Amino acid sequence: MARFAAVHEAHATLASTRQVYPARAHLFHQGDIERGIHKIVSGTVTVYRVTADGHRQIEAFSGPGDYVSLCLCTTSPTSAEALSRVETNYVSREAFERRLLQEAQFRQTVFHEIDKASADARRQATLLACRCAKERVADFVLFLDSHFAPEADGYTPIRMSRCDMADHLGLTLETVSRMLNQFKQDGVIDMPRADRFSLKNRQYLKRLAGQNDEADRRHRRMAL
Amino acid sequence: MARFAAVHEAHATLASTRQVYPARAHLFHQGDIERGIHKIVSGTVTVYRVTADGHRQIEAFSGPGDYVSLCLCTTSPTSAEALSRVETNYVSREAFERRLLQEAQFRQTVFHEIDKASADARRQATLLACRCAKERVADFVLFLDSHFAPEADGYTPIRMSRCDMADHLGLTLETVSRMLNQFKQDGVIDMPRADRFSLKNRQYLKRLAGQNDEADRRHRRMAL
DNA sequence: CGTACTCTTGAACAATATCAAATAAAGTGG
DNA sequence: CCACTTTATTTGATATTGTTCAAGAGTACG
Repeated sequence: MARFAAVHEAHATLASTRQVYPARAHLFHQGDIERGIHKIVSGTVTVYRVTADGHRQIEAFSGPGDYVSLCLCTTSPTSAEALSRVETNYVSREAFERRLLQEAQFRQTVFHEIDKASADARRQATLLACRCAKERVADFVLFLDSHFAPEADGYTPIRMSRCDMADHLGLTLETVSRMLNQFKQDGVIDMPRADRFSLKNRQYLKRLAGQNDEADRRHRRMAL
Repeated sequence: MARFAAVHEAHATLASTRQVYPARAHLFHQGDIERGIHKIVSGTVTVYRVTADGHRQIEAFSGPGDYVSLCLCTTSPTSAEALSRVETNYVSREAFERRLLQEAQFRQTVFHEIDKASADARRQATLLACRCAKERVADFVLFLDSHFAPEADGYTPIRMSRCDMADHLGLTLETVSRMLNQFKQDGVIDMPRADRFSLKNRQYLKRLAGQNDEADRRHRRMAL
């Protein structure tokens, strides 16, 4: 299996460096100590953990603008793997801590990012606790549609495998495949190939996923 | 249904006031705006949300020392209900925000608390995604054992109903009951009554819950 | 005591996992 | 560019787990 080296373009005067990873490369591994912080510039990253009994739980598919597995513990609770070519802005742990102490504006941003990550995790827990397979996949299709731009052919690309989706949704890859093809049969999505789709009936999926239109209002967040 | 009024013991010079709630009273409701922050002094609180389709998801059973549903959004994403008589230290939203801006020490504490809440939520998501009913209940029994002190009779009290446990673990109350009684049959727990138990074989439950002994090391957290 | 809960237990049912095979797509080396 | 190999996806048949429905047993409370 080939090994990849990240390309470092260090700017002597800047705390953050640009890093580039090819598809399938790891940004870091579960258990890494004193790792720094990545903010994605381009590409998609899977953030996952492997449990004691060998199950893989994908916590997030992160994209441009997202911090990867942002948390305060210095030992990484997760691994992060590039799904495609990925560029990140990387800050060493040391520089990150220094900035947190010194810059109020940065501190506020990180504060809110961690709060958002927390809200996402709670949302995911609710999804896993309360919703059936069809509803989970519906929710995920809506996520794909809203987070990935359509390509030239008009179809939204599906960059992760059925297994990746399954490990994120707490299902098996067969069940994910069945639900997607059921949506296809029912004309809810157009999926000419397994790796691309286009939404035909958003309303139907939103109803399944339990997203009401009125539940879309914004919440004020604290000024800090 | 009776309504309860919280007892306010305001100290004019202090930002925080002591509040007392009887069992079954709500500290606040999902959707409340500009609500303040509670830190539990004594008693147990269930933090839950109700989804659009009416499912109740219990996010946490919080006890002394815990902040109740600490997050930065001012509209409460959850409701909080007292399981027993509960005392809290309450700070208004306004005072909370002021303290956050002014006191570095307090800010750090809150920062870490939110980070911890985030880690808990991710842990819960992993539990729901990867573990079967028996393993989830095993994990919960260990939680009960470690968070609630035994009473005079030597048994650890179970303060929540089977339904509460079910809504926390993503199961039905019947399944929870079956698993608990299976543990009882197998001599893993001693449960003379439905509302108290004592652990007989911790090792067995730890193995089920996927808790290795070596996974117990502490992680360094950032100084901030 | 009797009424109302909550908990337990059983049986039938439904959803999803598991196992296995067939198909499709994507690399690989000539 | 084409056969060949490998990997991912789809689909079907069966097994398992947990839910649902229903009834009975404790327990609490007036």
